[in-house]
Amino acid sequence: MKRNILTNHYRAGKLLPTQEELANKYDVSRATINKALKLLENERLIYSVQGSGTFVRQRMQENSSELLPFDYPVGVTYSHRDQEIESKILLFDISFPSQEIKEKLALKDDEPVYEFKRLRYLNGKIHSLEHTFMPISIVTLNEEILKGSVYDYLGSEAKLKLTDARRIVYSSESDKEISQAFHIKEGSPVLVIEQLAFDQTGDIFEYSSSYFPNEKTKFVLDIHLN
Amino acid sequence: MKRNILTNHYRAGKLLPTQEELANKYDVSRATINKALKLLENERLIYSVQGSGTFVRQRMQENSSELLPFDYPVGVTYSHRDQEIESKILLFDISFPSQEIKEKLALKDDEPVYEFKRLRYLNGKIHSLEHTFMPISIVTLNEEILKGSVYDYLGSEAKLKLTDARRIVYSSESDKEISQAFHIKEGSPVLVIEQLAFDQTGDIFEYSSSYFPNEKTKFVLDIHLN
DNA sequence: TAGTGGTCTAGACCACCTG
DNA sequence: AGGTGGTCTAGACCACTAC
Repeated sequence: MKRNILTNHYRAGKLLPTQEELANKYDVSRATINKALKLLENERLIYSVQGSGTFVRQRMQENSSELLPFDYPVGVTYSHRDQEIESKILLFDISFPSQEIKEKLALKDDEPVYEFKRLRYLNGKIHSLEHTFMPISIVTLNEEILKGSVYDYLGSEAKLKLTDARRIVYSSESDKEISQAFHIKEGSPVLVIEQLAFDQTGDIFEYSSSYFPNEKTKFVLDIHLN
Repeated sequence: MKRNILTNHYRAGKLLPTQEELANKYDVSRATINKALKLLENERLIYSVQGSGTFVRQRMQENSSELLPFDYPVGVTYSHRDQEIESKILLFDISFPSQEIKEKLALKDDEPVYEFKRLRYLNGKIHSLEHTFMPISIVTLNEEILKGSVYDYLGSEAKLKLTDARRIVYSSESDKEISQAFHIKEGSPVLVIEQLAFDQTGDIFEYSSSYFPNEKTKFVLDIHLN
């Protein structure tokens, strides 16, 4: 479908031609035009008022490149950009999970889990410290894989795709390990993001906590209500 | 449309009847069924595989009530629940904005703005400190209105509806004012959420910074990729 | 009252998955 | 090869807005 309808001709807060006219112009049915306009509406480029017409919205300012998107897990985002993620592995282990981790991962059986900690570098600079748990039934891991993107590996090897995630964000005091890793004072603020990752069928395959140094890292989210 | 298709009969990771069968059963066209299923898919209740069929997903765990939704501005959410928001007004002023605020609000002319600070209580407990800027052209405010929900007032008086927002979240050290308001030590961590609020036409009508006490407040967001 | 977008129908063709 | 979901068409009716 042509979403170039907009970017081509129309600007400012003006009205668009009626769906009927657009249908004729592009030689498709009105239902198709309607669907295309709905997509543009979801992208917040236009808005429609029943009985009035369809209008072009003010352009929302672009995201600053210093802001990280909150609705994309790290590693998903940055494999698609110029950014480069590297990892230093601080811990790599297999063990039976604690009750807490077992509940987080919604494990039924007494299944061992991978546990690993990675210090992550974005474009050569320290970015975050990540502490991850993953059931061993998902895939076989080794340290070499951890240096790259685990998600990419899961996609290629286990045909597993991250489609959903639940992220919990809060502020906390850095403990000894974190303050040393970030070269900051113990007790100074860090941002924490806990994440549960789900595959297409709705199963949990990962629980992780990521720690970000104070003030250095800001996350942005664009919200659409209704 | 009936989205009860699911909650009624079908459970677990099973297949649903074909769209054809459902169309007959509910006596609607397949296009309508398809649309309804797409809605259910957006709610993450089902997923479809072309050529195979439509499956019921594992049920995602419910949100804990202690977690605040990150994708709903405070005041939008809590007017719709049992929760009660109260405000203590710390500051209410009108002035010409600084260059920074002017840019945030994307003001073209030299228009005065409201500036106010509110200490917000959720169910009687201190919840956050909010610092807000709003152009005076939007609506006429007074302290009485600030005690309630500004968004509700905007909806009823200015026919203005918050449809979009951009939120930026990070961790910071509390300054003197914040630490006193929260009864915490100066310099201890707080969570900061900056918010730009947009109306339907895409115009910015509010810029605010909200501060939340460390560890007490956690925000949750469910992410859907693709 | 006229014109707009919102929605639904009945039918068709295609791409994809499974046997 | 057969069955599935994905998509599009042409037409219709309704709800809402503006005049």
